[in-house]
Amino acid sequence: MRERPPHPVKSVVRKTTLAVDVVVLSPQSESLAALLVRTAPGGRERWSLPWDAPLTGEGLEDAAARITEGALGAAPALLEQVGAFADTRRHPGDADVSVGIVALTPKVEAALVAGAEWFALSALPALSPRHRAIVDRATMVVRQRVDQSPLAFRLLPPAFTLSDLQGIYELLLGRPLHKASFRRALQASYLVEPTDEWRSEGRGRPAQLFRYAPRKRRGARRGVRFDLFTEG
Amino acid sequence: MRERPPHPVKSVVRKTTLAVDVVVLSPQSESLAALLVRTAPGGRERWSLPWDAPLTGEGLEDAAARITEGALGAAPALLEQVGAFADTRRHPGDADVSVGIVALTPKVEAALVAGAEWFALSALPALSPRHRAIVDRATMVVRQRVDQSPLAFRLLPPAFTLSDLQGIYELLLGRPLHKASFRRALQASYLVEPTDEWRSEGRGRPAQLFRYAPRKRRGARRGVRFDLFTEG
DNA sequence: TGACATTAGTGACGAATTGTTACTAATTCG
DNA sequence: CGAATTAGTAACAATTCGTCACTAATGTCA
Repeated sequence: MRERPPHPVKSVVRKTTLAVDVVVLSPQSESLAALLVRTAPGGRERWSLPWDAPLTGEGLEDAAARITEGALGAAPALLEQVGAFADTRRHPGDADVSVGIVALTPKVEAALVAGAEWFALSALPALSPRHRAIVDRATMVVRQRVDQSPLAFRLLPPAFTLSDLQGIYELLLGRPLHKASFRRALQASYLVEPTDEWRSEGRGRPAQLFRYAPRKRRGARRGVRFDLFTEG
Repeated sequence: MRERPPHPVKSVVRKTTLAVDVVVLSPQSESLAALLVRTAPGGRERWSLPWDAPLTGEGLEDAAARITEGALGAAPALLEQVGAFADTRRHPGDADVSVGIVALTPKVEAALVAGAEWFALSALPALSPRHRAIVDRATMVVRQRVDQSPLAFRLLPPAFTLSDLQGIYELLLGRPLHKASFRRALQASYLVEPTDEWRSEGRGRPAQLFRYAPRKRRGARRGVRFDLFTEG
């Protein structure tokens, strides 16, 4: 016994099993979809989030990137932690601790890895209780951080129309936005810049393509918002 | 070998050591302070965050509450996860994985547990690299969530003056706020209600005491904010 | 006792932002 | 060609926000 700190008692540390559970989200035909993988026949549920234990020396986000690639066949555009879960809710691999990570990717055309499938968030199949909690938390976190993090842009390809972008925001916020207001606010934010390409989507006027190119805004700090906990 | 799922390979799961590291924050003479505990003589640093491994069957937040009580001598007013850390930065107990949790508490008059002391965030002593990262993340998270979570109210006693509240917001946001605007926005938010008590702080006009009592606001949803990543 | 410093709290006005309507522009479809 | 459809914008009304200037209630100190 080499040390005896007054408070943290090292000897209490037990070994636990750790899992990284990834909620891969992508816009899929007018709604958000999560990527699930088929489980082995023996399990209680037929589907689960893609997950794995981190490899030796592998960071949590690195593990999440690897896991995402294993199910999606491509690297995600953005990864963000949504929380650690260590309660008694059952994990498909019986991990003691789960780190939930949300991965965002634009609509993917390429074929998925075998055994993986997209499910609309509103129509998920049965999942283990732990995975269900992680999905719920992930969607909450994503909704909460839309206006503080470039989440919306990671659900779109590098070049997109302003209508595409507005559609993503409406998807994430769950309510319609006014076109003129949306564009004015976006203009003022210096987050996008026009390219010289245009996209013609069949009928209607062609739309100009923009790219995400945030420029530093002059430090015009506003007052407090008190946007808090309205839904309590 | 009972099962062979296509993707999550159960056999990969290794055992890891898990720590819950708590950043206890409180307003202390015009700035935010964190609670540190003295480490054993053998360690590389003299101070560390209060931490411990969760007990068997104990949730992460429960562990954080217990750890906080062990250093502060009282229960925290609010706990919030700030992230999981599994990189190679050194932890004082050499835990493989840390779950960082921020605990908020009003200014405490009662004596701390022996070996614990408050340090202003701007004047922290040397900490292990892992703990340093957790503190940094905790302050970032707190600043980021002030206007989405009743954080500010958990740094104040149940009854407080509006000037007290404004002071906390200024502490958390790191900039001065205009009195009239602050009060108008607060009024509109239906977050506080007046009590019939008044506090005389020595000089100046006595201030009315308020309590945190959020009422549901009529669903007046606003447009998008694009308050994103200005500081990038 | 009476001026003055100090903190609390509010009314009001101009500036800025936001919500909305209504328009113009460019394309496909029949 | 005209109708339908989608993109993009000008302009005005309504609301919100930043600020100034004030009133109110206390303690301090000559």
